[in-house]
Amino acid sequence: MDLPKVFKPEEFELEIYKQWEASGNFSPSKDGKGEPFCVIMPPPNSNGSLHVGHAVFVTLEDIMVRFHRMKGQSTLWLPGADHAGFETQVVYQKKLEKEGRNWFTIPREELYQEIWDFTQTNKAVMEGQLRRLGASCDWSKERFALDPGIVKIVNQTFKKMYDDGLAYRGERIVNWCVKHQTTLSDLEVKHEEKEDPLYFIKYGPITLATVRLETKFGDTAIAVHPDDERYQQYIGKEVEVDTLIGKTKIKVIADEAVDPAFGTGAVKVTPAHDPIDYDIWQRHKNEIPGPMIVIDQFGKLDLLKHFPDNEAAKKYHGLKIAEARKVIAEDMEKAGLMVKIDPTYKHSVATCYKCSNVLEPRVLPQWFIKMKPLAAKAMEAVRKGEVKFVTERFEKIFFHWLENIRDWNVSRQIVWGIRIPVWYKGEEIYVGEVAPTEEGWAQETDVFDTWFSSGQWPFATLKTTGDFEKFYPTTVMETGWDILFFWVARMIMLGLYVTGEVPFKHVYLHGLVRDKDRQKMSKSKGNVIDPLGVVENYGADALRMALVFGVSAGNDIVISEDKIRAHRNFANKIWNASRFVMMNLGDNFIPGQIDLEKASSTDKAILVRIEEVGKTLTKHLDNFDFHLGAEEIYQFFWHEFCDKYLEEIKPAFAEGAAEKAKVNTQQVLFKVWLASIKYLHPFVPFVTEAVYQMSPAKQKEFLMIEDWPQN
RNA sequence: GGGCAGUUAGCUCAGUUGGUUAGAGCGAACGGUUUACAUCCGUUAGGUCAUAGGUUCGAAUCCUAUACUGCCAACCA
Repeated sequence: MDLPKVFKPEEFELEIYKQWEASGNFSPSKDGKGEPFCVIMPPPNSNGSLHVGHAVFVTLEDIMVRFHRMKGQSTLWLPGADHAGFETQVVYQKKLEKEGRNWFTIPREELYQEIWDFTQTNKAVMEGQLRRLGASCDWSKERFALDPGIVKIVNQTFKKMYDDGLAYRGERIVNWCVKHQTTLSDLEVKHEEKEDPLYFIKYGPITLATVRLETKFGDTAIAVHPDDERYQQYIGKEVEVDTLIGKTKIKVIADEAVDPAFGTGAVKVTPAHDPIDYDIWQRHKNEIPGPMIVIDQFGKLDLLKHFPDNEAAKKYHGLKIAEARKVIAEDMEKAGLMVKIDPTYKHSVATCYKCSNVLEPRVLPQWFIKMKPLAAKAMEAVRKGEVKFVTERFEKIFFHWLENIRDWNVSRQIVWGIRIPVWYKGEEIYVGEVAPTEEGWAQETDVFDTWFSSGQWPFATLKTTGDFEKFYPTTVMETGWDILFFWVARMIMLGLYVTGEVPFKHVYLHGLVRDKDRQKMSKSKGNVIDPLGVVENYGADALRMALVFGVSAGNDIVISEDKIRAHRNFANKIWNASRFVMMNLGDNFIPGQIDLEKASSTDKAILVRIEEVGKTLTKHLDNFDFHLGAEEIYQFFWHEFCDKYLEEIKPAFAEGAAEKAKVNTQQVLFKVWLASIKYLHPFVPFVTEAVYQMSPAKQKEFLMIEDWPQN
């Protein structure tokens, strides 16, 4: 036996993975013991390469999958990639900007094709990276979110929802990102605390406070609280207002939503450009005019449509919001309409979660999904225990969100995605899987929110691979808690709606990866750990072990180079201990019976311990306590098996030791060693497979398909 | 105003139905060239488990309050 003293991952990992994959053992076995086990991989976005967060899910899911596969269950881990509509659009838009090209001037089909190629390139890179991390998923069943089969199912679902009255087209005030030229769902809005001047301005006899001076031309009312004594005389009446572009009459209405304690207790109502004002108008439709759009999709004042012959309006027309606000403030000051300015007013502002620009609310026709009925079913399923969360506290968060859910805007004014399967002809609407055959129908140009299709991912993928009957509902959904609402909740709702069953029985949520100073990783901070770089330097096993060790479900994952190094050392320990074992077994060793009566007390003790450890480890893995399992086998292997047992049996292998006792100890040594590397395999698959392959007594083609020692 | 967590050794974190001297990794100190491994081995130091009450024979673990930290969700102009 001539093995190097140090384990060199790079010499083994690639080759071992190739052999595993070629062997076909990543595919589920035809006949399995017990329940089938299925994990649908959270499909990574095909717009970049893998980051350390992806390594977390690979590690956790691969541990589960390898464990259940070794237990003999028919096991499917289905990989995939997401088109990631808006996210990819943002990435690609940046790329185009760098190249000096303009997104909005490229024809739709051309752009789509370009992004398609872009995502396919990324997807191929990611597949290689997933392999590098050791993911034992079934590549033959990989799916992409825009595969025709998936798109067909997504469209069918939408049609069903339309027919059931759950999908509807509505004109509403929605979140509009001026930079990205699309609407966003409420979940994609980030509220940021900002400091802006609060202007106290005169509207005829009434003084009111506002931040958004520039929307004043779209005001259709003034609102006060019904009980506010200061304004009783005006309620229901019109007041004359100097608007800077003329004098006009505007009605004063009473609405409970107005807080008399804020500002002057009076607000201007601009239904077209403020969600609260929009709601106020909804309640007073008969009294006041509706939305009057004075800001266009690019965030510029658009006045000439409403005030075509107004010379004063020309001054403001076309100004951007920030500039308009400044100019209007100055002019109001000059006109004596400005009472005072509070320059340090703090309030929270809705911004785009990608570009942080302030969102401009707009009134647009969009497709919405009615959420209340879907949410009710999802909550019921969770209450009945059909879906269980690890850890349980996420259930509370889940309920809290679903109880307050509002309808979901699924329309996006972008190119990259599944085009909403709706056709219009005049006033008529057609919803279907494919275009109507007659002439004259034009398809909706909007595409679905990505999460509308990824929300169907578990059943959509399994239906297209033909595994639905066997593997749905799937066993576990493992993903980050940050997408609990975006994805997990939607999968439960849509899965229940379409299939009548929950998409998965367990939800395991992992946390965010942070650096050793607890900082969130970001490119700008320069503290990003590149998983592939770590794999190059320390091996995939070291990274995997570092990502589970001491990490409990739902909590953030702290990782540092020190920690990775420590587990690289552990992999090396496994390597060296195995070298030692093989050296002492010799090339001609044949596994055989252990004579328990003649066994030494040391041998007996270690046999008892490996059984206990196996039991505990199995229990932990069944309970999704991966960190406890990892620690159990780590401690046993390093500090009991290596530090103590191997040292204690050295005399038995010394020259002149009794041959019979030695033979018996060899059997014990082999048994305990083999059980250990089986137990370690889900965590550190490469080094354990490497030493198994070198073992003189390997009984199966691979360690990955060995039997989990049952107790 | 709301909801959910966290507060344990110098640092980062485990600790699953409450039970003997509270653990790990890294770091620190000291000592080891015995042929598996210096990516190693042995020994040691270090914590009133945020604070104050309560339940209990017994609490890091359950309850209440307080403080600090973090996160989520939010229609306050």
